Formats: sequence, structure tokens, C-alpha cells
Amino acid sequence: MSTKDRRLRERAEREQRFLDKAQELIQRDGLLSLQMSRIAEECDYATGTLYQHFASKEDLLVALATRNCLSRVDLFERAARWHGPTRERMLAIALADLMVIRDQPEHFRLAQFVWTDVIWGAASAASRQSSLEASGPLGALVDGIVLDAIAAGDLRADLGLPPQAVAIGPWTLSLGLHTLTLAEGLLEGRALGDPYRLLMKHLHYLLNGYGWLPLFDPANDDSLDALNTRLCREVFGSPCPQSRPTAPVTLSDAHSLSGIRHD
Amino acid sequence: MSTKDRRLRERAEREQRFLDKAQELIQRDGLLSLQMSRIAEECDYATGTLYQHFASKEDLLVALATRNCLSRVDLFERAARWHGPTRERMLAIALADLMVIRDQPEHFRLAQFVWTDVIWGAASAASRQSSLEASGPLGALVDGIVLDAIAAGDLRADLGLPPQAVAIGPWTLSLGLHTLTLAEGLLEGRALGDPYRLLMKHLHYLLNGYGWLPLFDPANDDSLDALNTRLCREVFGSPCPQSRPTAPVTLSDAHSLSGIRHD
DNA sequence: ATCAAATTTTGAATCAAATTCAGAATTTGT
DNA sequence: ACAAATTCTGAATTTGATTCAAAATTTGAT
Repeated sequence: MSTKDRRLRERAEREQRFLDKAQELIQRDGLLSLQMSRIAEECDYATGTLYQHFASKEDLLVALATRNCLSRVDLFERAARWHGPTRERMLAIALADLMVIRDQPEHFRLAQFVWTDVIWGAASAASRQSSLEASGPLGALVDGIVLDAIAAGDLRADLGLPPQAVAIGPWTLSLGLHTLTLAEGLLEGRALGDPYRLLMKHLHYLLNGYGWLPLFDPANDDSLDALNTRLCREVFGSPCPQSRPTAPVTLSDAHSLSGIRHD
Repeated sequence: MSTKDRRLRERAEREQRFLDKAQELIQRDGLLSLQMSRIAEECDYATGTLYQHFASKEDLLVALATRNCLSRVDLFERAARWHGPTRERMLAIALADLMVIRDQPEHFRLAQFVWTDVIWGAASAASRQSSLEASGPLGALVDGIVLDAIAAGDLRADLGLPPQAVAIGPWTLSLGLHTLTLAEGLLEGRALGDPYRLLMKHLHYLLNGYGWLPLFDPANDDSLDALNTRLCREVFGSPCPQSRPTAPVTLSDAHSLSGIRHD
């Protein structure tokens, strides 16, 4: 049987190499100009071989997004399993999310594209299925925090929302803000400062709205930043995803600091 | 000069007819199978003529999304200018948004697709510019509600967020939830009931978190539905976008009632 | 009203890329 | 060592966006 096993393993390895290369090409030339034939070629395989792994370009993209999602589980697990107050564990999840966006914005862009009707609808049912399964563990982690919060008395049990539905709130807030932020230009011209401090503020207000203890007033930038910095250090042992100055920024400051292009 | 005016007008009219047809085709066959040549053909023009109006398919899509956005201004204006408590005006905006999604889900799908790196990045700077300008009035309406709320004492002035930044919160919440909802399958398998009641609940919690008076407890479905129904009637004179039963639904109920496909 | 220049429209030709598939190469089982 | 089965190959096919030279129309001057 070892032969069959080896072949299976080699096949899986090749699939990973294809995905690695796709990632690399996206990083280098952008999602827009990703070509199936180039992925195969740069891996020294014929185009047809690539199609033995992925039934279509859409399938490949969904598979890549799925892999990206799975690669995040570790980070999110650290946040969810951290031994701290339940509210801070939820904040840590949001910070983990921000760290991902900072380090791999293309991951988010890809996910955004993949969830689009056009791609999602054209992908095979199997790809969609495994993509959905990949998001399960992440969801479960967040659901777990909510359950712990209720158990610990940090959160009312009678919000009128099942625990998973509570988790949806922070999720949608992050998702929406990332979408607006990455759609270049939508948030600019409205000097709002660092979009990610904005996210953390809204998240605190949302958690306060749920009555998730201990309440926190995010109005003061310094105390908010201090909390974020502490959490990043304690939970991830890494610097905060947010590195913008605290002082109110002018419009032009905001632009130059955020590396936004003016063309 | 009337000749030149006429030609200009006729040109603008033709452009609208192209966009109308594109909309119709998307509605009929889906965004995925939209073809430039078919749009032209069904309008009895040559393909090349279409390209005199839109430099590329991406440009056409952005233009269509922009027009859709502009077409919503009336509805949102009704919500924003309604003479009611500031908090209810903000809720009305969210309900308006839900009404749009109910009546024209493809509008949202298109917007989602257009904001994608792939499309947004491939569209001409001019298209992007006018698309951004189209969103201005909508943003201003919402900003105005926030300002009124602060002026009326319904909302603290020291949230640590400029008024426009407050408006971003509800916006991102809606955007994120629509995204999850329309990505078929993501929210199913987690019996959460009507995603749009979910949205209104989270929105209330968020507004409560801001301390936006009068506070409202959305835990009870009946009182929440009553409020929505009243607002829809008073503000829009139309039925509520949400028509799902109040009782907790079973998984299969939720599917059949929402018209979700099982294939 | 008439003509040449300028503008606009046309749709077949071009091009780009995804996808396929008939044969070549390799592996397996005997 | 050989035939069947499997896998790989990459040129050919297909699809659909985009272009552009020629045809048609409009304009402005006489």
C-alpha cells in the first residue's frame, strides 16, 4: 500500500505547490492578472495537470481562500484560548484579524472576491463545501468565547440572540470595515484617522451595547491604544497592528502616513 | 446650439438604455454571464458603439453600480428627513437599506463585486471618481442624523469619534451582514433565523453602546418587530422588509421561507 | 441644395485566456 | 518483459472582450 500512499502524498504536495505559486503570483502581479497557464508553467507542469487538481480557475481561488482561512486557525486559537477576561478574548480575536489584514491584505482581498456571487456561484459545490467547513473552526472558537462569557456572568444570557448570533456582530463589523477600507478611496476624503482604531472603537461600543463586562469607554485614544498594546503583547507577544499616531491627524497627514497613493 | 444639445441628450439617453439593458440581463441571466456584445446587440447597436460609452466592461459595471447608488438617494432622504427621534431616523436608514436588499438583491451583489480589487482596480479613474461622488450624498444624510442627534442631546459629543466616523459603524454592520448573507451557505447551517432581524438587533445594541437615546432593548422579537413595522409604515408607508415569523424557526423552515435553493 | 471634412457607427478581425482532449509518456500488475 | 491503466502534455478549441478600418451619417460652408 505504501506506493499508493506515496502517490497520494505527492499529489497533495503538488497541489500545495500550485497554491503556493498562485499565492506568489497574486502577491507579485495582483489577482487581476493571475493566469492558470502561468501557474502551471512556473511549477514546470502542463496546464492540463493543473486542471487535474482544480476544475476551474474559480475552484482554485476558492481553494486558496480556504487554505488561507485554515492557516489562520492557530492565531485565532491563541486569542480564543488565552486565559483572560472573556471580553478581552473577544477583542483579541479582532486584533488577530487586524494582524492578518496588516500582514496579508491580499488574503482579505481574495476572500472578498471569492465570496462574490460571480466566483462563489461559479465554483464547484465541493469547493464551496470545503470552504464552508474551513470557516467552521473559526466560528466555533468565537462561539466558545460567547458561551464562556455567559457562563462567567460577563454577558446576559437573554440578549434575544443565540450565542452564535452574538458572534456574528463583531464579525460583520470587521468584515464591513475591511471592505470599505480596502475599496480604495471610499473612506478617504473623510479624515477618519486610522480605520483600524475606528474598528476597535466601534467594537467596544458594540460590546458595551451587549452589556459585556467589564464595560470600557473607548473615547480616549490613549487608553484604547494602551489596551490594544497590552493585549497584543500578552496574547500574541507581538506589536500592535495599529501604528498610527494618537494625535488627531490632518487630512494630508492621514494620507501620507497610511501610504495611500495620490495619483 | 440646440442641435448640439440634442445630440448630447440623445447620447445620455442611449447610455441609460445601455445601463437599463445591462441591468435587465444581469437580472435575467446573472452577473456571471453578462456579455458586452449582448448588451449592444439587444439595444440594436454594434459592440463598438457600446465602447464609446464605457471604456471597458469594468467601467460599465462601475457605472451601473453608481447609478444604482444614486437611485437610492430618494429613499434614504425620506428616512433621514423624517420628523422623528434621531435614533429612529437612523433605524429608518437601516430599514431603507433592507428594503433595497429585499427588492433588488442584485444591486447589492453588483456593488459587492464592483468594490472588489479586481473590478475597482481595473476601472478607469474617472468611473471610480464618479462612483465615489455618488456615495457622497448618502453619507451626508447619515452624517446629518448624527449631528442632529448630538445637537438634540440624544448622543454624547465625546464618543472619541467625529460624527462621520459614528455613521461608519451602522454602515459597516449592514455591509458585513449583507455580505455574509448573500454568500450562500455561510450563515446557513447555523440556524440564526432571519438575518435581517439579526441586523436590526445588532444595530440596536450598537446604538445602545453609543448611548444613543432613547435606549431600546431589542431582546424581545415582538417589540422589535413592532418598532420596525411602525417605522416602515410611518416613514415609507410600505410594509416591513422583514416578513419572517417571530417564533423561533427550525432549520428547514428558515430555508424554505427564505427561498434558499437546495441543490 | 451640394460637397468635402469631421464625426459616428459598424461588425468582422484580433487578441487573451480559460478550458479541453487526443496522443505521448509513465506506472502498474502479471 | 508486456499490455492495460493511469497520468501528463501542450497544441487546438472556445469564449468573449476589445479594436479598428471601412461605411454611414452629420456638419458647415458655399
